[in-house]
Amino acid sequence: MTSPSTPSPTRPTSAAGRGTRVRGTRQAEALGQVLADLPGFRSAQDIHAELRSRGERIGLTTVYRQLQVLSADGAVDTLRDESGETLYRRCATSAHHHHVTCRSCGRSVEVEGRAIEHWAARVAAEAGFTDVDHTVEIFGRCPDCAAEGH
Amino acid sequence: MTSPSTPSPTRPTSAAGRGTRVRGTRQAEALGQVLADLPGFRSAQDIHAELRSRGERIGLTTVYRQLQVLSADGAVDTLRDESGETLYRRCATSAHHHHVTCRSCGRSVEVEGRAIEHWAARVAAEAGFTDVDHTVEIFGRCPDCAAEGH
DNA sequence: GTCGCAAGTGAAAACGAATGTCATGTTCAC
DNA sequence: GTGAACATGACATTCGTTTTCACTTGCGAC
Repeated sequence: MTSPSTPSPTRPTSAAGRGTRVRGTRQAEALGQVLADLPGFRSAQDIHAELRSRGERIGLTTVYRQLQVLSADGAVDTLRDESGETLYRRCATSAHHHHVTCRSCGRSVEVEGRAIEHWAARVAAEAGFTDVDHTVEIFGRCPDCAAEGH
Repeated sequence: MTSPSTPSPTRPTSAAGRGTRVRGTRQAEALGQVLADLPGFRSAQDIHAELRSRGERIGLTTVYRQLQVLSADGAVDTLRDESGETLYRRCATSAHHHHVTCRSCGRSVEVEGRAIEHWAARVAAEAGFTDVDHTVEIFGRCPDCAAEGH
């Protein structure tokens, strides 16, 4: 939100020493920066628009591709909103967790529900299912959006 | 595709005084029949293909439209698979529940998790979110598909 | 510094699910 | 039986996402 301090973030000094596969390109760097700045889940097209509005010259294809790589790498979380669009967010932890997401501004809160994991594993096992995975997403209206009547 | 008990609920002779908009058309009848026969979640296109393979003359548009109406009516449940496609299934109960779904054959088991509802409501409230909704889906491999190596 | 090449990029085209359009067909009330 | 409202479906359109492929760029070798 209030991020007026944007001096020169696109400085590929040497901070790219993460587990990311991405090579040190200006686009990848800028994308990482935007992901770090945005507080909630955003669509690829949103992120692309944000990059463009910051003056970055980057193609939509690259945004999709990078997000795909980052997602496979576990560096960003993905979820699908009600309309089927895929939303992305860099999460603080790479451990398994879920989100409470605002359906109007995309802001999200990470929640950890050990109970849910157990429940999911149990009911799947009871049904005889193996190789089990689950998705749990909670959508709602965040306090700010509720206050503004969104 | 074992369809042992196939009652005839889709007989909107005069029982159409419900909230259902579906008029007694041949297509709606056939669609209801297919939904009753299919054991798991299937895509609209699957259902359309199944109808066609049964010799029904029905358009894809109609399938989508009917499924939409049935879904809004609570007569079928919907979920999105990993690829983003929407899947449909007629469920036994119209009460709120979740599913364990086989990711290769679409077969599903209904599970009721009161604990999940409470958990979702609680974590959302703790985050200050209102107007809360949630999705919980469990994907896995059903015993049959596991046995066949799918 | 410059050369070379693989990896990255991106505009445009392709793709696919889903929805809109509208002329035609069908059902139900009368 | 008749008519009008509603359902149908072939086709067009929308929209998010992926693929294609020619071009650019980072980076190690020289």
